[in-house]
Amino acid sequence: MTVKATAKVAPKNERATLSAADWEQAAVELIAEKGVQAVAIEPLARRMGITKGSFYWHFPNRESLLEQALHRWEEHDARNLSTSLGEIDQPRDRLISFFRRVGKEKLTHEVYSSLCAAAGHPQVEPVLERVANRRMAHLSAAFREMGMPEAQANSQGRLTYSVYLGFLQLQRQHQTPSLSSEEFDAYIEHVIATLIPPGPGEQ
Amino acid sequence: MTVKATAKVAPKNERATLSAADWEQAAVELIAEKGVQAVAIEPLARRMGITKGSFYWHFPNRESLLEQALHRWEEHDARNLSTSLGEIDQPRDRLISFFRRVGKEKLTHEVYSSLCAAAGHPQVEPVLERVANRRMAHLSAAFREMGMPEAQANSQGRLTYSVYLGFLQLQRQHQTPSLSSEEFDAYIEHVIATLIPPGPGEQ
DNA sequence: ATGACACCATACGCCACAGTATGGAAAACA
DNA sequence: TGTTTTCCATACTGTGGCGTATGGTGTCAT
Repeated sequence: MTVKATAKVAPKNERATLSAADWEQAAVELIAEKGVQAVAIEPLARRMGITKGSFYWHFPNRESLLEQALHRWEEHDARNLSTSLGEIDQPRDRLISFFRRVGKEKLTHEVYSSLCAAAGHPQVEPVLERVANRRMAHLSAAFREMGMPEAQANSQGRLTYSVYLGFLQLQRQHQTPSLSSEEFDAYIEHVIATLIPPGPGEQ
Repeated sequence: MTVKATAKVAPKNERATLSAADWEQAAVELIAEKGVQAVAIEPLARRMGITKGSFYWHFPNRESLLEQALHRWEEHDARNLSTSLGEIDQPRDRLISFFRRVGKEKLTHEVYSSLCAAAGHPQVEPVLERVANRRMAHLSAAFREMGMPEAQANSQGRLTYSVYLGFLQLQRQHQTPSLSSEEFDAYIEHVIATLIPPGPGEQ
């Protein structure tokens, strides 16, 4: 979020010069806004008020920028999964929190949504595969902890994640009730009631 | 599927010359294979063993081709919804058939999947919106017919369609068990059991 | 101060595709 | 048979992005 200075000199916080990390960060933001295919050197440079002379000093080519940017985002996302959700003890609360968090953490979800739209891209695909597997495994584990047999928990994890993916898709099409409206909340409640087994204290 | 002759002369079935419909059909197939962004005049012409001189005789520009191709596909899809699914009387069978049909009708699903990946494209978006609304309404209606109150049926329709969308996404990422394997069937069964209320003759 | 190095601007060549202009061949028509 | 119409090939311009080459400017160490 904040500007990362070039390390060597006194970090004056007024970036005298750009670093590779700045390009990667800008690329991630552009992915969130306009998708992977919009990550082009010259437009990105214009957007940053600079020329591509800078870019080709930091990176050999466009492919390399994408690689770095995607790697950076994937790490951030993996950390998120462990910290935000890993700390919740009750598996049921963990599952509920999974859906409730869709509204929050805007940037990460927007990036992921853009990546989904770019499945098939050779650099994106492996990232997508790893991320989806991590998250599905996380969900399946929670269902197992709630007492489901393994095979069923796996199917349920896949099913639950599919609901999330479908939601992202509908969001890309602007066909989702506005986040933080009562209709949205009602839908979330419905999803939770349908997919997450009731806890001990409920009917 | 078959070649549509140019109408005026005797339809010799050996297309002496190409029609606009041929270009639209080729565009649809290219969308299914490589996505919307791959629909470029010159590559498409090369693929058809012809030059773009032909294209610009039938169409004013690329935008127009996309418009026609998408319109053609959307009509086909709307017809499909009425005929294939509309004829089934029991709403429960209709819902089950919805999922079972994912394996069949390859081309249509591949096209739709590609369109989903191109949400945000100005020409694709309205198509996507109409198609999703039609299909979700279809699902919601079936749930209502099964006795659900309206609000719940709507949420359930949206939820069910999200599962379908999520499945398409996972398929794009090659993360779905191979269609027509026993693992796939088990998953489908799980989805049906979770989302579709049991019929009269079941526990 | 002076050289070295980090960072960026500018200008260039290349390629792919959009769209235009124009001519040509073959079929349809008169 | 001659003419018109239909359909396509070829050649051209224009645009936008990739990658390179090279020169310039500031900031460090010595």
